[in-house]
Amino acid sequence: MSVNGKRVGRPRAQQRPESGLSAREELLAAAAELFTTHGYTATTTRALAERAGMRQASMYHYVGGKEDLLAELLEGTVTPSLTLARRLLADGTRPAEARLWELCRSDAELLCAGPHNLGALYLLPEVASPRFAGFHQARAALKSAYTDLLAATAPCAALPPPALALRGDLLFALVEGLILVHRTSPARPVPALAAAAADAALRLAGVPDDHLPAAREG
Amino acid sequence: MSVNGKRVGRPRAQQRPESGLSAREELLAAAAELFTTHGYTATTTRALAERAGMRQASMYHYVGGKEDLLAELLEGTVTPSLTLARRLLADGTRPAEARLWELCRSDAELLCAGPHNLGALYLLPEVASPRFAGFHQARAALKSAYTDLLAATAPCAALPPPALALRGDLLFALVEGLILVHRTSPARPVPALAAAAADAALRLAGVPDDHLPAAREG
DNA sequence: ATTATCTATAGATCTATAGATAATGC
DNA sequence: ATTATCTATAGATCTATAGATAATGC
Repeated sequence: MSVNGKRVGRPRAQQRPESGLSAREELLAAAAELFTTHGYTATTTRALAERAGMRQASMYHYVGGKEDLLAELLEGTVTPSLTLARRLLADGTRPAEARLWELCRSDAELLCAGPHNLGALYLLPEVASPRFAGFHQARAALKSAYTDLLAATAPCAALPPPALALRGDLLFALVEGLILVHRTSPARPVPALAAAAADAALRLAGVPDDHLPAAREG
Repeated sequence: MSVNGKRVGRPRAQQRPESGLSAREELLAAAAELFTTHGYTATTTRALAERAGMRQASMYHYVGGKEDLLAELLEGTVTPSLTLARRLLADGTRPAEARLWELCRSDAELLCAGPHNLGALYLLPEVASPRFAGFHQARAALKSAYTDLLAATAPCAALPPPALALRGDLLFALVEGLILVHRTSPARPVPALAAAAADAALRLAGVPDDHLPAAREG
């Protein structure tokens, strides 16, 4: 753990990368890249380890296997938005429309911003396994926070619960659907996409155009 | 090819399934199921062949490998919508709003209806390969048809081209995002989801609530 | 003779463990 | 002594091909 070269343990066969990350973080970064570009199943432990600068077997010193890495990456795509959503829900001082707009913008940015399209991992069949319950819980909680915020919004206040849940799902579909669109056209600047998505989310919610809380697309 | 049992060739080791499908169609059905439930890479040629009622090696009599099957499945999720979109674009007798609503509804239904969530295959990293150019072209053409229809709509008529393209992308995100939402809550009836998605799409486009062309969610 | 299937297998992986090794720390 | 790494490998795959076989068709 020493900073300048004085490391315990047998030296690596190849030069340690200069990233300054810990070995585990290097593995996570490698997983983010390889899982999204080559696929989860297609990524071998060898590829992962070697991208992180160590030999295949050394990886097992840090993680139990590929699944550990996937679980950690997935949770990282939801947890920040969930924290924000809870903070916004508790903040009674601003109109619900403005808070929903901010959540959508921020979540869209989180999903599209990283160097890799981690949202694409949501659709891995492996993710259905109970092994990833933590991720599923967090994602469900986020969707429910979206719906709560939506319910506090003027045009949705009168909706019966099933219609509200449906509209919450559609809102969620719009935001998560950005993953697919952004993967197809990654050139579009993410901040503009995220802001436009938040505008679109409010229109979807039924907020009239002239009540949108922030700058318009253009 | 004979109907009642008089088949050329060595008989199968296991009973041929009663589906009435051709061997190639059986393989496609098996691929749809296994690719979506177990994952593309994780699906072995053995699993595919055996699900289709033949031995592993026999599969190569019908397809070159897993990729052939994936390409065919992917194109099947776009082609019908593209055909519909072109027909709707050419139909000048109905208002653009109604035509856009119909396209969204029908596309949503196509993406969510089948017994398997084929849309989930869109995010496979393998799909980025030029091998699947046919699929990508069809999907791009579909997105562009969406945008053309959107442009014919009253609230979008005045949008400058970049804003229009952005809004088209967001519309597409909403429809494709249903894949993720539907996978999480498959219990919701697809026709209701599809109709509500089409309503939401028009709100997203900027069409005021009282101009929506069809029955409302509820 | 033609066809659809089968069995068998070579060659190429890939994962996870066992055990050795080369540093630092005391 | 402890630690982080390495090398080596057993065991378990998986793909694609070669060649045999058991039907029908003529």
